[in-house]
Amino acid sequence: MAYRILIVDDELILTELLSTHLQDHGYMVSVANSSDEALAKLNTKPNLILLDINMPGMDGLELCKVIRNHIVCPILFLTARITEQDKVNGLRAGGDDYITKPFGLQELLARIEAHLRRDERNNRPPEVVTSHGLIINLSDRKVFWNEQELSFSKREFDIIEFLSSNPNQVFDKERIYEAVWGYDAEGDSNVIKEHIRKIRAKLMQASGSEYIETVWGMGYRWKK
Amino acid sequence: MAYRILIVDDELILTELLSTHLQDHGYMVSVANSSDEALAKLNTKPNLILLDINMPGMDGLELCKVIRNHIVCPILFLTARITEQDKVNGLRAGGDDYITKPFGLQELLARIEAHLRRDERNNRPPEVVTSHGLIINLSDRKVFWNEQELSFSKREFDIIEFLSSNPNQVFDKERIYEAVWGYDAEGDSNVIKEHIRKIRAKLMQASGSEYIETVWGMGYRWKK
DNA sequence: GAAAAAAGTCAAAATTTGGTCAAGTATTAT
DNA sequence: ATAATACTTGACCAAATTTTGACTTTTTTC
Repeated sequence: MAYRILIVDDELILTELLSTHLQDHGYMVSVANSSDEALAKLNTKPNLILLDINMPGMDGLELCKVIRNHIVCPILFLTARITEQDKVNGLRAGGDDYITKPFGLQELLARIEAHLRRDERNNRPPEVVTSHGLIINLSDRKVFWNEQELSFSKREFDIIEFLSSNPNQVFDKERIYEAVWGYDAEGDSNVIKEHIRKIRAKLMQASGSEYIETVWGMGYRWKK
Repeated sequence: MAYRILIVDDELILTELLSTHLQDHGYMVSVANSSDEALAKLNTKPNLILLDINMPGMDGLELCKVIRNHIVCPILFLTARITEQDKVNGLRAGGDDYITKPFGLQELLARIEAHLRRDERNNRPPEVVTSHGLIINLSDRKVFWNEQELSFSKREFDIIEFLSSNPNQVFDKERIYEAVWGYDAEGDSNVIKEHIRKIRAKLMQASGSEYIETVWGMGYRWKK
């Protein structure tokens, strides 16, 4: 089955060129010349996205974050310049790689293949969990609300990781304790209550919404 | 029925030792001293896998990913050192737990039991029970009448869960008490009556129909 | 039809649980 | 070593649930 690639760039000549080139190599290609168009074309469920950073209106970084709320697939940024800061911003936004313009088509193909191959292997849990505006990067152990990075301690993040990786499921305090502290650790339910409180306060302050729901008599659940 | 455990490690002495020890505790054990052997022995359909990370050829992490394509069961890594990065890698690869070498056999047994127990709990098949417009999601512990979510307390939901999972069967109050409160609990028939009343009121208000039928002198039955 | 048994109703008491706070202890960074 | 940060604990309060007991209604039995 052919892979689907979505190209997002406002330069018509470039998208046209890329499109034919990738089609020649067996990919199914969708083109979007604006961010809005890109969002509309997400329903093609691309296996990989090529994303220009500099675009009028919502730029590539913003768009990337929005996309991450919907689907998980490799996102490769196309960019004229690449500074350390760009890279950081891009990775935070949920991007996977950079290709500096002008780029060779061979290099582009190679990178695309590498990412698709890697993604193929991914039966692993997603490394980025998102809900609404919240981005939880499990491999970096970082949490973002839009631009802002929220800081959580180890235990706090462990709890967030556990709950958010199993959204909508209710876990009682013992189960959470077991998952975060270890199978045999002696648990005091107060500890969990307190950590949940801290987590909630931070999330609420930043986002203004509740992510952890209390199920009375049963435990807590991550709302998705 | 005895649980089946697959041990994968290239150290012959260790696998031999583990094997006899686990067998002594009632487990059926298969041993694989290489990744290839492990793959070949997946057809024994183990209930749990102990996996060494450091092995020649395909290492434990790679193997784990491959295994995950075939079967779902707890995978415990055996590893000499455990860093934060190891943990992340392991979890990504689909592992469930770590045991750091050298480890106590007691600890190993405890962890194995914990995982098997949890696996047991999570694998209850009929997740959603429906009758007419009513949807009872057992794993999320949520009840819906069409779009509308109905809220039930813990005991109420427990009773609904028990009755609706055994539709059309009549259970007397003692039997319900036993199922929901626990074996030995001292029962007062008033408690059940009262809970049934609350449940009925909520269901009736939302749906306009009776789901719990009284069988006079016998008990209650969930109408399907 | 009256008495007895079972089931239903209601409100109030008792209990459990969760949220919060403040202070103590442990761990980590400077 | 000191300061800062993270983690844990216990106490307290408020809220929600659970249980209780008295009372009413329905059903069965004689």
